[in-house]
Amino acid sequence: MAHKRAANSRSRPVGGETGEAGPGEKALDLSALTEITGYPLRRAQLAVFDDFNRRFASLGLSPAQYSALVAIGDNPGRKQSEIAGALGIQRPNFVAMMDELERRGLAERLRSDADRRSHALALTRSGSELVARARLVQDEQERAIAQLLGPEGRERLVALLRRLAKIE
Amino acid sequence: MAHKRAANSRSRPVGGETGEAGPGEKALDLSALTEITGYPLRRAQLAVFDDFNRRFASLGLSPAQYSALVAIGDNPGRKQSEIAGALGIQRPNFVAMMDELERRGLAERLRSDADRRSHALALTRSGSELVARARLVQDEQERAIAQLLGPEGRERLVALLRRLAKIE
DNA sequence: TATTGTTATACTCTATAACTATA
DNA sequence: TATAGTTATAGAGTATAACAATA
Repeated sequence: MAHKRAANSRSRPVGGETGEAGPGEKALDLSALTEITGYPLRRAQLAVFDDFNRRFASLGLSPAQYSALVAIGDNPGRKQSEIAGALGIQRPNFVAMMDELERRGLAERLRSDADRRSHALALTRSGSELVARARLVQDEQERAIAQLLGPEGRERLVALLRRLAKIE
Repeated sequence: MAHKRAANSRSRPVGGETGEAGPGEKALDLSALTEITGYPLRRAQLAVFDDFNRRFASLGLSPAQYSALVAIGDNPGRKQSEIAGALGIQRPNFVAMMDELERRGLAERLRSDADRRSHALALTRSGSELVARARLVQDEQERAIAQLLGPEGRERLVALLRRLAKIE
């Protein structure tokens, strides 16, 4: 006995091929999701981060670690809570991040004389060298994205995303 | 996804935390991050999902639940593993999702006679009604995004994200 | 043997309360 | 009292192995 529910007949454009349909399987209609912003935004973010993780596997850096090292390197002497806040990371969650970066000798917490409660963050020489190499790997990802979207497509995307995220 | 933003279910324009410190604090230089794709992509995704959670709090739907209900509604009778696969959700992780949707009377698992191993998924009447209302709420978010980016900006963004996610 | 749904599990990310030491 | 860093903890989200029922 077939179980045919009355198909949802909501008007939608044709050609909504989506989802990873296996071989021999008909693709599902996900057009109602792929046409809204949130769904492709999430899928694209996961795809870009997966690609990032593959590229950075040999450097042993996650996206969060890369962003922390770059933020510290470009803003040395800032308080731990300032770096965390700028990156949108809760202060408690940034503690383990700094523990790990410090354990690997990439960043350090310097006790401030002015305010002995706070930690001024900085990269070690080793950390600076790793970030320099990491930026080159990151440049490769940007070139790959520019190849996929076109250089102006990539720039337009970044500009639109910044507006949406209200950063910068 | 945790959304414990109690006592605040009013809808607001899309946008997240900027990472800028409080008054009297100099802004950090995050230009090396905001100019690459991955960082604003992640921040924008979080901002849009936060906005989604505020808008959908009264309907009690997370982004993942909304996408599952829409996928089932537009593809009734498909196997549980097909819906999960199309959404990029691991099959084991989709079990709890279906348990919850079934518990709330929004979707149901129908035993297939052709292959008694599989579950054919469908929305209940209640689920269809909720999805219909949810689509209207989602339309409001899209209008808010179109207001922020311009209608053609929003459409361009979605097209670029789909290319990047390699969906469709 | 292979597949579907499931259970169990582990690991990450995130959010909150509360502690300590300083201010 | 307030702030910076920390600890502890709880909740999602996600990934993998393995099992029972079925093909």
